[in-house]
Amino acid sequence: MAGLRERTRRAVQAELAAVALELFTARGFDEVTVDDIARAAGVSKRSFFRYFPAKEDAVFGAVEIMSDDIASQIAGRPTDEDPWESLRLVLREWAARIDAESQALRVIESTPVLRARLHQKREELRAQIAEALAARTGLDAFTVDLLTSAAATALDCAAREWFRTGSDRTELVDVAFTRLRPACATP
Amino acid sequence: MAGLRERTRRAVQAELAAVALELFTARGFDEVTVDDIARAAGVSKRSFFRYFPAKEDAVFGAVEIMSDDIASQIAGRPTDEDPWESLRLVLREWAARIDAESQALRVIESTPVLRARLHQKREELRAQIAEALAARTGLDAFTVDLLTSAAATALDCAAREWFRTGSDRTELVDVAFTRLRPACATP
DNA sequence: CCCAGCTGTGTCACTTGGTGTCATGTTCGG
DNA sequence: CCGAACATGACACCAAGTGACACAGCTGGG
Repeated sequence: MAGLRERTRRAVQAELAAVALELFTARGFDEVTVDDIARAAGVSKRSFFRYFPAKEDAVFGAVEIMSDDIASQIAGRPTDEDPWESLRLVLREWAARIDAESQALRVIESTPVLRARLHQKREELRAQIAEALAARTGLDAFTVDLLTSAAATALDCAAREWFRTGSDRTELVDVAFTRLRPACATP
Repeated sequence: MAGLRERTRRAVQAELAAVALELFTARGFDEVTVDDIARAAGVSKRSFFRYFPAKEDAVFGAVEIMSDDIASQIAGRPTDEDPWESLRLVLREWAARIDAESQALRVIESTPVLRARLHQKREELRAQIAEALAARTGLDAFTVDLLTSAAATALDCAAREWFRTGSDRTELVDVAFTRLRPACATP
């Protein structure tokens, strides 16, 4: 049955990802070879690439799953709510949850190519959110683009400030949203 | 003499970049091998890597040179000028100039890995600008981070809107800067 | 003038990420 | 219990880099 096979498939994938993450944190992304991961997990290099399209993808599993429902959360906000406020509420929640995934995040942050990949995935997510926001509010494409991009920027800046000062992360997100509120969000 | 050698070195590099760009636009980045470029330019694959650390770098030459002086331009703005306005003036100029480099940009836009790399380089540039802005205005690190990030976002949004609508590019940059002006830019 | 040394280049071998192919084992449905 | 999917491993292969080494050409000094 497909369902059962699907379950074991995810199990292997998770196992592989866990092994990979462990090796990456210990030695660094570039210092670990796909063969290393595969052997440590007891499979062949070829099989690794049957579960992940690329070495990089072994790191992004958890991050992606979290991203899935953000767009729907945006779509589910009350219709009369300020869009900028909707973004703030949903994304600060997300930022808090991402904190838990900090081990993967640390690996990503310390590896340029992974940082680039993360940004790419985040850009895709932003486009989804923009669409959801447009559907909910009836705003034009340019405006939702501006709003969601500004929100993503707020998260970035909060993350960097957290890195600089170590202050409370959720609070930093709030501050960043306040200080970055774009002119077009207050009509 | 170092000067002469430096000149020929740049010449070879430019030649290599030109050949590469031609092949990339004709066949696409992934469909061109380093061996192809090297052979087309009459050198060995090994020599290609003596001029560029990676295949990707053969595309970024012009973009990098343009980036060089932006930070100094920011630093050179009058001290009493609104920081957000400084950013707008310098970056709209840059956006106009980048238009000329459209062939390389087209290759970059149509290749995910190059897009990611461009973003990475732009992030480095943003950090430079942030530093220059901090030095000029005495603002704290968080604030200049917010301002420069918002400015970068404005450029992004303008570029995407240009892609959607085809309106005038410089004008779009102005509109994006106006609509995205962050709360913290107006004290 | 000639030799010593530096520099740029080509050649070759090697590592690693990633893919296609095939043969074999394993599992599931009838 | 048998045949058809399916998962896996083994192997060959390609392309991006990298390191080592040999060789040419220019350069300067004696």
